[in-house]
Amino acid sequence: MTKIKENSTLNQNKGLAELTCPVTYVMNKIGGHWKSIIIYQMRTGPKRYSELRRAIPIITEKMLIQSLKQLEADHLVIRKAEPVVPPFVTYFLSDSGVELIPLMNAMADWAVQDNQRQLMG
Amino acid sequence: MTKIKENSTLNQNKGLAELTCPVTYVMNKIGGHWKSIIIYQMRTGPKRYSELRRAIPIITEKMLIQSLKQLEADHLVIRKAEPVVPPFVTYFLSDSGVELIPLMNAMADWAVQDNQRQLMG
DNA sequence: CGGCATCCTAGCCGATACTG
DNA sequence: CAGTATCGGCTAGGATGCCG
Repeated sequence: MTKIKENSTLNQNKGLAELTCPVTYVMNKIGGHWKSIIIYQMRTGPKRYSELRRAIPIITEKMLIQSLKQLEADHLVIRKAEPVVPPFVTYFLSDSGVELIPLMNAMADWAVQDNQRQLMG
Repeated sequence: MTKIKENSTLNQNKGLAELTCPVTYVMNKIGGHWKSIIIYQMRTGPKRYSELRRAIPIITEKMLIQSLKQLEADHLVIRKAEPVVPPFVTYFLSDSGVELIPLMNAMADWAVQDNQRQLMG
């Protein structure tokens, strides 16, 4: 069985746009429905797989692991597995990932302000 | 036309996630493949429809107009149509949209740094 | 010029079952 | 505990053609 699966988002389409638009570059890495949430959850430090599942109850196992793999392939998240029984796996932000935290906070601030605006008409 | 889609529990859960995660709130507004690019292109001022098409050559007409409509519905972009022949339509950022520009710039900065990091290993 | 409607496909995503 | 494998529905999004 050939494993054609490419986890990184970079080799998919829109490579050209990515070169000319840095915002697209970012969106291709954290633009999915789940990846930004996951990064946001890891802002406070390393998290176990089960911790992430509990922190984001509505995500399915498949989407969580898929997103984590993509984030790992894009070098935003690092996976550390201890060879013990039962397995002990933690995920934490890489240097690049950590640099995203201020951005996430800025997004969160904007979200609050935007919500205010909408409520006030 | 049968509309199978009714009120889905899943969609309600997504709404819940939006309330508890401000980052998700943001991603739901600018997280698509195109919307952030469009906003980024409008950072320098109002743009005509045809200008946007030329600025983002790889986007299809459908996606451009669809994204613009969503952005308009989310009050990030304002559409101004002059009732002349031929039509003259401009799009520009709302107050909330303008507040996104610093975020976009921060994303652009991060993209450059992240790219550097990947190249250096 | 600035759209909208339709058809169609790739792949995202959820559900379920199984593994080391 | 931390995953993998597979089926299948849904929808995002491309191609094409038409309209005020």
